[in-house]
Amino acid sequence: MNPPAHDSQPPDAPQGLLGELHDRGLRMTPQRRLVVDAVASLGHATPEEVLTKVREVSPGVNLSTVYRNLELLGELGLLRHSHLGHGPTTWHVPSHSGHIHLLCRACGRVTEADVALADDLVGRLRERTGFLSDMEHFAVQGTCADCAASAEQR
Amino acid sequence: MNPPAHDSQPPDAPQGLLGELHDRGLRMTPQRRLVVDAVASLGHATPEEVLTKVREVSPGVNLSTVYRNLELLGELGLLRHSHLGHGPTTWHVPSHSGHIHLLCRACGRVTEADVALADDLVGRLRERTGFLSDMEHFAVQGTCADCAASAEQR
DNA sequence: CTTACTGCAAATATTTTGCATTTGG
DNA sequence: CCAAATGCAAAATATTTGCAGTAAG
Repeated sequence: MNPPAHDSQPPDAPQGLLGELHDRGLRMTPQRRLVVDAVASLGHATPEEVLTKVREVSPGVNLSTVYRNLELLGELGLLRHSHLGHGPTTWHVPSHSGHIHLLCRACGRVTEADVALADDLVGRLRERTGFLSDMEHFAVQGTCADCAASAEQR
Repeated sequence: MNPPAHDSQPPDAPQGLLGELHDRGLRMTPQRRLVVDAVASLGHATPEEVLTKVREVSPGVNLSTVYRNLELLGELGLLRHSHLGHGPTTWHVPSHSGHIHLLCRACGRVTEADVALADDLVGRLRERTGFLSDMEHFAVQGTCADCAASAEQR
């Protein structure tokens, strides 16, 4: 009778972390906590950036540990990741969600837009194909206002 | 009031290929033509798949040549690519466009939906942020109808 | 104690680059 | 001719995996 728990999390659940881990026979290690904290404080972060942050506190931590923890925490729904382009995956906490990423193909900058702007698309996709969309996972590519302006006067 | 001429190509332009190349002092090599042909016949193809197809005709062709040609033909607008998930980039001819890719996070399958379903989103993004979206470049992640159904009965 | 977890090194996957040689126009 | 393009090998980038030792509960 537990809710499917896959579209809205409590905005903040510090003890949910241990609960989720315990339920699966997993452990709370210093490295695991540091990875969560790093992602939470960085907002969006690549594995490499997470490692750098983690090593400020604990220099011995290995990159593969970061990858393994990001992966695992992602499976547990405690972290999420997005693909913002050619570069590496970026990770964030679910509470940092709520926006689509807009990647400009010209200048490469990533901006954010309210995910509610996609409600129409998400609704149509669900109606027509039954597909339940997560608009936050992939960026939308295009041309930002600035780059469109400079392209126009060419 | 002229359309910026960067969103719709003539559906098929075989001599446009040579024209585009000549205009930039570029050449039509056998490899280059084979890459275009391979992408056209494969629909969606990764660089590796393109290489395989190309080597059916010309076994000596190198993977880096494929990459270089995909990149260049992409810049010329003669090919397009999409990012469909963790795997490699996939390439297609512009005439094969017109759809959003829907990537199921559960089963990994990619389905297609009419890009017009995103007109509302594209319009809102343009109005609010000036961002000109290309919905075809990145997939939309989510859960397909089949996987949503099996998840529900868990 | 048990086994999940870690660090380390090596492997894998994808893409890019330097350079000597070939070739299209 | 000669700059564009290719093939080859090596590097760069992003991620995964095997394994022996460490540590959480």
